[in-house]
Amino acid sequence: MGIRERNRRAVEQEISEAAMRLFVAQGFDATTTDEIAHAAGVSPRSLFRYVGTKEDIVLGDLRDAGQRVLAALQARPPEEGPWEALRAALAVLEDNPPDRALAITEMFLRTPSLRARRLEKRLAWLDLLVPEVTRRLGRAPGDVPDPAAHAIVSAALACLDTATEVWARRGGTGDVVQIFDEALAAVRRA
Amino acid sequence: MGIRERNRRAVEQEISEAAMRLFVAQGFDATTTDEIAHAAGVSPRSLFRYVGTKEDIVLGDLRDAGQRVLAALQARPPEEGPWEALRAALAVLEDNPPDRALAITEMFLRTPSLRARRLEKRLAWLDLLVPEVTRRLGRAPGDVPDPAAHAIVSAALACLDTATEVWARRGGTGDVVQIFDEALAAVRRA
DNA sequence: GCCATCTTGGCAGTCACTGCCAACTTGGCG
DNA sequence: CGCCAAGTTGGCAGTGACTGCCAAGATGGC
Repeated sequence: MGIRERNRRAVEQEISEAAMRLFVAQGFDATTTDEIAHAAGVSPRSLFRYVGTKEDIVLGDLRDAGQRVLAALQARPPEEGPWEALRAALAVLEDNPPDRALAITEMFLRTPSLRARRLEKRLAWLDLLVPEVTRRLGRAPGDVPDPAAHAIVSAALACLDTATEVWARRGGTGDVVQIFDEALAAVRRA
Repeated sequence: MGIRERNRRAVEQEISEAAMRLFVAQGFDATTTDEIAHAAGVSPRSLFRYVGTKEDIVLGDLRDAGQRVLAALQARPPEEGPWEALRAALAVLEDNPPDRALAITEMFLRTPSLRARRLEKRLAWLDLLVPEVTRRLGRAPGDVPDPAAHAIVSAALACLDTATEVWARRGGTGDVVQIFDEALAAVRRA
């Protein structure tokens, strides 16, 4: 990794931290990109050479997270059922609850534009995960997604959302994975 | 209904139709709000007295739709299980496939900002429907949503999304409700 | 017919973002 | 070491979705 790449990472880090500080302090909508740029020590113009959108500053790692989930899913034993595999794959996300996880999740729930973008990034996971689940169901992959596989992945993600929201609304007490399991159980039993 | 209200409805109608014509013709992002205003015969400033956001022109009736679903859900017999009740309630949405349903759905799928907003409006349905399902599950309503009820409603909505997307990706052939049932069956069986 | 009450349209402003360009760094190469 | 190609930066101007404000016009009840 050259010095250039190293510098890029450092600036990205700086932007992310400065932005998060401002977001938590004054709220997402009340923080302008100019403020963030200034606080991070770059010009407003350069800020957008590092981040695609204001929302991406918060949601940036969600794309990587999708890849992590896919990798975890592919690593599950092939004979495992789709639900068990998805449950295990999605649980890897909740391994790393940073200090500010609650504050950030609450910001997600409170800020409509963030909620929307977050959902949209989640949607991209579908395209990632559906092929693998289609394979596990023993169905043929195709141009149009398999309805069963698509539904199962969507429902599993919905359960994860449920778990995250309930966890945050409970003030961050309790275990996300446990609520996730509860949600999965409710869907599969009811 | 006074003449004022009547006029308001007429202008709303005009805006909606003009906008849809432009959206279908040139795409959502390529159409400016000034164009829409001009085509609808109002000033750019007044356009935003009728619609909240550009996306709302397309998604405007989604809020009412949520209320329709809730009403349909409440009308289901109380002894019916949550899944059956939700299935029936959500099916009312697909009764009215307008001519341009396919074009509009494809526009949804193609336009990120629309997808995001649509998902967000869907999210609002959750708050609407969860209390009713909580009641059906025989659980106590509370400040924090019941995880089971929340998960079931989320999953049912996810199935509806699956059905809509698969239907559109198949070129609008086939029956949305049938795909919806297929999705529900996959989730509950797998 | 008149006045209080909308409603409208234009103007100016904000904010997220983008293309363009000129100045500046940088890293490799002779 | 010095120079050149290539990447990076910051400012400027512009676009597009909105918003507050205000003055002018339409409206509807009395």
